[in-house]
Amino acid sequence: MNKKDVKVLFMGTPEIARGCLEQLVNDGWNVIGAFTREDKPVGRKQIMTPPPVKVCAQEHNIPVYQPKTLKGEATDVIKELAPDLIVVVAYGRILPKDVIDIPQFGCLNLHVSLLPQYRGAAPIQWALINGDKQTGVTVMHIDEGLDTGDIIDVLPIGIGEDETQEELFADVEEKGRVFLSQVCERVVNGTASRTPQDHTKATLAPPLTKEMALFSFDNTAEVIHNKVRGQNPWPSAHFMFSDKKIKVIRTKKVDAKGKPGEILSTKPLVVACGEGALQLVTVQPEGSKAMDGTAWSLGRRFNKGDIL
RNA sequence: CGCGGAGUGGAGCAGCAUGGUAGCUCGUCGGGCUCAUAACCCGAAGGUCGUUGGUUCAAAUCCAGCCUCCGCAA
Repeated sequence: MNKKDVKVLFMGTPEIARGCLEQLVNDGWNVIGAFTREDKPVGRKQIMTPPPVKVCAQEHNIPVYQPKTLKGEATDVIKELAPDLIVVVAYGRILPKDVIDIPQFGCLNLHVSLLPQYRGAAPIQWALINGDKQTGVTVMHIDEGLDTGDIIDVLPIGIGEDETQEELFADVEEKGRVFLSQVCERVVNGTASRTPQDHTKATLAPPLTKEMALFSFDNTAEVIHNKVRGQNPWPSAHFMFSDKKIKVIRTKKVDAKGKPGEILSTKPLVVACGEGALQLVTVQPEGSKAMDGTAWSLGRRFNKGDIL
């Protein structure tokens, strides 16, 4: 069956899903509709903002559906669309069995981890926080569980020492979108295999919370460094200084030691941790823009030996 | 009108309650020193103090409006 004859229904919400949708369209798949989450108010002004997938779909004149739930009425809509294949990327909703059973080629899902590791909402973030050297994307058949379906294929992706959530996401999107389209092709051709997950090895990657973003210099440099890059740009690792929240955007591990929180150098700004030390490369004090760590230290008139 | 912080040479800040000489650290440029350094010494350039109006002999500073940036909340 030719790609352009396969009716594909796409479901996804954030940036990485937008990339995948664009890839499918560019590769010539017949994308007949895009399901995405509702517009939501964003920012100080609470401006209603459409998810990236909606914007992309509209650019390509693909009908957009934003139901609150896939149950009931929405299921009927999908039945009427009669897709041959449903592709889900970070949609943010569980598909009911009635929907999973509709397309002849099934429902595929791109998940940004090497399943069965990091099932759930924030796999990339957790891989970084745990200091993993490798992550990847998995394309699998959706079942009724949370990222528990049979695996079709995986693509490992390396993680750089100082890579941040934002950078890794970009890299994964770039590689994953192409991979996804290729795997879809194999599924349609009937050349794809499917392997059940080893559920005993499953781990969970729950959503990050703001509470966990606060850190103290008592932790090791390694732990803090991984938190910083895994939580950038959200929820943003930070510490408190004179009642102000200081977000730490970027750090670099430095070979030095001192009392936790002690400033070992002001230019550049190097702070001792529970073990090792970190250069605060970029910070953002509450109320200010992100700035060079050294600039912050100059403005605050820190001295060597001060404790943060 | 959700709460709050902030706009001062290229960067980060101080100065503002008690109006009257544009300050600090860094960077830049020139020169010097050193085996060497995100080091040190000497010198220089660079600012309509976000914007508009008001008060005043005099406004970065007091008053009013506007613009922009940011943290929180959602």
